[in-house]
Amino acid sequence: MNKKTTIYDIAEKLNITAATVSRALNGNTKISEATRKLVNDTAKEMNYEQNKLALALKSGKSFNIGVIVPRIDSNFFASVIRGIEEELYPHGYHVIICQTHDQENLEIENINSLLNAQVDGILMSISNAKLETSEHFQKLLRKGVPLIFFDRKKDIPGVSSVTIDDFKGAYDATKHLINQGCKRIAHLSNNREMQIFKNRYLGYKQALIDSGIEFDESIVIETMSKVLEGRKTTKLLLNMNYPPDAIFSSSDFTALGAIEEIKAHGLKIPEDVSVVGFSNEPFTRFMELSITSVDQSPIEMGRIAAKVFLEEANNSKKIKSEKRVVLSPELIIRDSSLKLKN
Amino acid sequence: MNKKTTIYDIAEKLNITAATVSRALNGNTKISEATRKLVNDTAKEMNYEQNKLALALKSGKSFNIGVIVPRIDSNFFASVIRGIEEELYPHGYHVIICQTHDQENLEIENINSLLNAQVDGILMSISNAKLETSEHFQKLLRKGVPLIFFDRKKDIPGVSSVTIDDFKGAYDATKHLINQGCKRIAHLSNNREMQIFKNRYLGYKQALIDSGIEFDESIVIETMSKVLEGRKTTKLLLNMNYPPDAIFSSSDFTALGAIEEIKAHGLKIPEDVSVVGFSNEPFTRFMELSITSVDQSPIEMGRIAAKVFLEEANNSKKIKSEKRVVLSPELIIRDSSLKLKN
DNA sequence: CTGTTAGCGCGTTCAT
DNA sequence: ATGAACGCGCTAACAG
Repeated sequence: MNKKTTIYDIAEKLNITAATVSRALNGNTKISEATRKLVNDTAKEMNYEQNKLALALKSGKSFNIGVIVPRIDSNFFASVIRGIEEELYPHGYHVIICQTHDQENLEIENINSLLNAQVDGILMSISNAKLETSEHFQKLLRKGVPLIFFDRKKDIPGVSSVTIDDFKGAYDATKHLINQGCKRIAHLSNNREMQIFKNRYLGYKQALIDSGIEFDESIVIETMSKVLEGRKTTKLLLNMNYPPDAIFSSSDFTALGAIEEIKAHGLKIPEDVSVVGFSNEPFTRFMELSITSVDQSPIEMGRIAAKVFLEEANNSKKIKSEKRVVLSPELIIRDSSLKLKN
Repeated sequence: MNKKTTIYDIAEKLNITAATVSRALNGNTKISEATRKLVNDTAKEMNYEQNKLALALKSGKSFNIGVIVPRIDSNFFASVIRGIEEELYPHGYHVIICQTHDQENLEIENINSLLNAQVDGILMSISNAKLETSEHFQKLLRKGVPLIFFDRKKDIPGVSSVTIDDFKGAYDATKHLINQGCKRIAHLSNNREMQIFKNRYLGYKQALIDSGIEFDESIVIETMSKVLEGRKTTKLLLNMNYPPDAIFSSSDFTALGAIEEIKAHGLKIPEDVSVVGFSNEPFTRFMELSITSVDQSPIEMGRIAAKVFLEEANNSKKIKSEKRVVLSPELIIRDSSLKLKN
């Protein structure tokens, strides 16, 4: 375990000063070509490598950014992170991952922890919008650390965000069902204190209204994003006096549960009941009865969030202008809703 | 954007020395209760937070560890990372993510980059075992930076690893097919320069031999882990003069392709052809015709890899003992191979 | 118990 | 073009 060589080591060997070595290595102009070459050569020879930690302490930039997500083992978040990493790596940044498991206290803890680690910015998807305290976010703003929300955001002045147009995604999905001839479309919703679920709900509602279809609150049911929960809720719907002929789900997992339950009731998909999910999880494509879903282009979302961060980081802190990027979702039509083959 | 307060700020305010502040904050015993309380109170009051960067430079420990994977948006790797993060977070470590996209040069680059960032250890899954140069790994050893392989490893003296028993996983899967009455079992293999695929191949082979079934190299075909590739290879197999009545695939994706192709040929699963995959990807469970697969317990793998790292990190660098943990895989039997209902 | 000094490795004045 | 000195924020060694 040999000690790492520092600029002092190579300075000593060359009987010059560490400052000169530093200058030579960093391409400072005021240096003779001779010593530059000499320094570079011996640096290579001695396997010198810059200690970014010292640089970070000196410059105040760690070239680390923190990414906080509810959990990483979901295709959506993993893909966003992939996009972030790919965009940031060429710029010399490293990505630190934190998970909140939807626990607010962990979210706060993670932010503080990342702050102590002197990250240059934080990109995150909020775990829960219920709580009023945005104190931990304000803290970031005060410290001048760029904060960027993706997907699950909160409206805070001065904070940029990258989301998809959930309203449009839901609107398009519902319109599609209507165009396929569906007359009574149920909605498996989710905690509408989160903007994404609220907007999906509103998009669904508006599509109905625009098409002159009665909006019936009784067939809008909050359902946790789990297959089994989807089954349960669907069972309720199918046992109603006036059951739906289509289900628009705010989650692919509940959509899958819905499909299972519909089949269990001996009904046909899409003929008797059509189903549309949300997120375009990989499995929706793989199913024998493939599932129509709304794609959120997560990798792209990550890339853009990263770009927004880079802009803010290089903005030499002029005006704290916030940027709100809204990506357009794409409806991927598959078997579970395609009644009319053109 | 207020400057961060340092121990000097609070020392100045209290007319004491920064060293004393440091001691008070760190629970050093040789300090009066009075000043301790005073320091702690004013620290809180001034919103003091320790700069881990300075600590890292001083101590040589950054409390960051690097995780290198081919890509993060695969359920397996994402789950391993989840396990790592969850295990390490309570110990104060942060996890830095790097992707190689199976490019060897990126693998080397990532290691160097992480090294410059002074990570305390590297946990990784190798991208490609072809190349002979393990120079970048030796470098880590020389520097005394713990290196731990998970899943895709390389045998290097002094390097610990956490893997599953791929041989057993394949052996059990093949035995299961034999027990179901299958007589001619094909194998969708993959690049066998990687230990995991080599061992799966060997386990498959051994199970055949142990059961007195002829091993036929012509129905072992290397296939990239893609659905479409699985279809192509399966087409070849089904068009043979003596086609297989079962397929053991080293990947769930090729298994899925196989299933699609078998159905396209008008054959029934599992009656005509049984299929077993590997990895227990989420979709294998969700399919209407669920797919039998071998579970690798990725979260557990990540947790254990993290624990091995912690041991090495705290081992006060005595003997460079390597640890090779081999987890037992679990065969999850589902529709695609269950002919005999008990 | 507390202050003084020094150093982790680097870049950056200010001189020369 | 180069050297000397300093500071980033913190802890540890040595005094007292």
